[in-house]
Amino acid sequence: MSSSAFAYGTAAWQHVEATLRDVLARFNFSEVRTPILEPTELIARGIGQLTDIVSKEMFAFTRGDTNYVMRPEITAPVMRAYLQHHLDQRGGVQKLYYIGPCFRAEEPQKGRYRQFHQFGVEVIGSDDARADAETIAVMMAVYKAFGLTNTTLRLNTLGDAESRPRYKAALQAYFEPYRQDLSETSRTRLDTNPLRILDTKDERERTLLADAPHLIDFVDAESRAHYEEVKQLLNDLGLVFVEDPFLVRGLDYYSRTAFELESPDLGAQSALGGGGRYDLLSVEVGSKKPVPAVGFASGMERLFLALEANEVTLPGTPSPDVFLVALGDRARRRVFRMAQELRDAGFKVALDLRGRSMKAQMREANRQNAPFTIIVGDNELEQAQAPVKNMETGEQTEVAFADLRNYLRDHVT
RNA sequence: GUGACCGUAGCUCAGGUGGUUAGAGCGCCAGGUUGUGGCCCUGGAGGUCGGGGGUUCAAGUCCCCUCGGUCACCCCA
Repeated sequence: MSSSAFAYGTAAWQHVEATLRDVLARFNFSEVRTPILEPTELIARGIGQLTDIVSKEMFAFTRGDTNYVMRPEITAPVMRAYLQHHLDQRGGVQKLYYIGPCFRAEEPQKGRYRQFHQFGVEVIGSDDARADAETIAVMMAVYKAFGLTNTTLRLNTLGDAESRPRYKAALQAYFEPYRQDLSETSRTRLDTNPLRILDTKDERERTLLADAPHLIDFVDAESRAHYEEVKQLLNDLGLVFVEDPFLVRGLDYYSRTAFELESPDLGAQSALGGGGRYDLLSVEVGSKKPVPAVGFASGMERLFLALEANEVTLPGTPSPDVFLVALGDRARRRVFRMAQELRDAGFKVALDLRGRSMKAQMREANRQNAPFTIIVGDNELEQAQAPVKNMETGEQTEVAFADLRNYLRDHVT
């Protein structure tokens, strides 16, 4: 099995993570790390039994009398951790973020992998519209930090716990006369989960959607007021969004605000990230009292795809400060020790480990983009000094072994 | 789970209708420069043609099975 994380290179990966952490820190989020294995029950209850993720995409196994899953997402685990470790007792709103692997047993394709990585935030303990707006703002800030601005932010409200059943009933009433025109999957969904028909890609079904009832018309007054406030706050921040009356999310725990960030550069899996408010999740996973919360989740691999498409340059393999070239067995022995001495002094030092020719060592130094080489052979051992070669200019300076660290300190940038 | 396409050197790929020693570019190694990289020239190493079975005088090429990959459906990060 290949790894998408591997494909982009560790240096690029670390750079992207560092940028992420920097943005998240500016919004005053702190990192949480939760286990990869979670009880199946938590995930199933949190995300919803009827969702695709739970019903067919989980890597799950049983050991003893416990059922485990490799986490397919990280919101439910974070909520579990919040409750289990009594984070509410810390007082105030908990602003948490995560970066880590997730697992879904799907057919892999572009932007969709069995093991993938999500980053995201959870703002737990506030039902204020500003929590929603800040969640969206930090998500947008992340992509802006990478220079990704050709994105579309879509926004909708799902209403409260009662709104959805009302809307569901209305949708069923609307589609029932067209039952014969629907695809087979849409027909079963009409009975089980009609909201899922809304994001169909089937052309015929999409034309039917044009006259379908809008969720917003079935949403309770309080949720509508909340939605208006979120939109106002986003406008205040100058964040551009489009309202999408058919935006529903695939996880059951969402209520009120729902949003998705799309990129044209990702292929069929066009969502960079998405999220929303999930005031109902805490009770679903065992809390006695409801804990209002809002968050988003994004795909690291999709971020990389977008960066690639927008030709954002990421750091490659790091270069050493100096490459030590050795000629002959005695020199090799001395140089091996010299490497240690220079490393102790804080320099990044590379050297040949295969006993190769000088030419090969020089070529290797060049390939590794070492700015300096130090060439050591029998003569140098006699004199206890060696030429330090500037690989860009080709100039060489004789430096006593004892002065090498000072010389490098003054010349390595 | 369904469908389409693809698996040939380390990498990217070429190899009409089966035909004898399977090629290129890049990379790698060496020499040209008896202790100096990048550019150039010359040479070299490196291949169970994804795997198994079959058809045939003969299979990288045709057939069957199988494994893997890519993309799409679906779903979502």
